[in-house]
Amino acid sequence: MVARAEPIALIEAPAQCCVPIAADDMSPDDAASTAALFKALGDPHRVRVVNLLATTREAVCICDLTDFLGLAQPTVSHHMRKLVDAGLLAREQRGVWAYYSLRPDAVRRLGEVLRFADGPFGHGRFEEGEGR
Amino acid sequence: MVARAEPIALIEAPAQCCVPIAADDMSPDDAASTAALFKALGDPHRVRVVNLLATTREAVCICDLTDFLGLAQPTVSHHMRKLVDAGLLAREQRGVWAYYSLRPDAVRRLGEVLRFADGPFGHGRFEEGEGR
DNA sequence: CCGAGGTATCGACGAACGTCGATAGATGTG
DNA sequence: CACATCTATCGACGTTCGTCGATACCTCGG
Repeated sequence: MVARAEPIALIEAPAQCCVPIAADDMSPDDAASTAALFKALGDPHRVRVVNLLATTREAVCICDLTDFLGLAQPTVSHHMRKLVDAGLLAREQRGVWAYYSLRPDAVRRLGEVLRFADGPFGHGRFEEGEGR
Repeated sequence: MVARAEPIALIEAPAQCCVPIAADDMSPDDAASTAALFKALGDPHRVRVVNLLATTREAVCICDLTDFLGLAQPTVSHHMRKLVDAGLLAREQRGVWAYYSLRPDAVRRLGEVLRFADGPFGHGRFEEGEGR
């Protein structure tokens, strides 16, 4: 029996992501982990799942998601893993069923990454005068 | 000659994106356009560019970005187009040079997509509640 | 302890993506 | 005008991604 991928039970949520997009000391690694989070939300089906969990505000059985998304069961499992790996969802086993729920703080934190201080930015047009 | 891709000058920023992640009436199309925005930020190099523009708060010449990113010139051009197509960046031609700048409102709006009302989220099972 | 049913992983496939060299288009200069 | 330079597009390549059928894993009920 060949070695398989890590069992999903061992998957841990990543550290408190992320550095603000306007941070003046963002490292390439910071950018990579930030991009990884956004990539998790870069699929329409995964956005729909997050939306469902955000409105439901309850854990949802993955067995209901195949109909909701109109995808095959392995595909749904694949998407859920992406979201759990990103730390945006939590997984809970209830008997035979797997329930997924949103991690509101993780979602909020990711949103705050895009919030930067107001400043000489809102002028709407390009600044004038720098040549070179 | 053969029909080429649309000239970049005609690219227009998309409509006011997007529906909040907690919207109870999010359509699959809404999810698709939201996912497209996040996908634009799903690449480390593009995150670095947005970070640079957010800290610089000025338009930046694409000629400086090849060194900044360590990528070939066509690759940089490719990434910038993705960001402009997503509506996150603006492009301005200054003589021979192409300057790109951030669209702060677009970035902020995307961040607000992930902001949903506080509520009975942290109660019960799953950790990380902190509902507040 | 065995069978039934829900779920994750495997393996494969086509599509999309990131990358670059070559090249075409655009703009300023002699 | 001819030329040099900057940038976008083209075409190609290898990698990653989304998808699904088959299958292994896991939990429960008999």
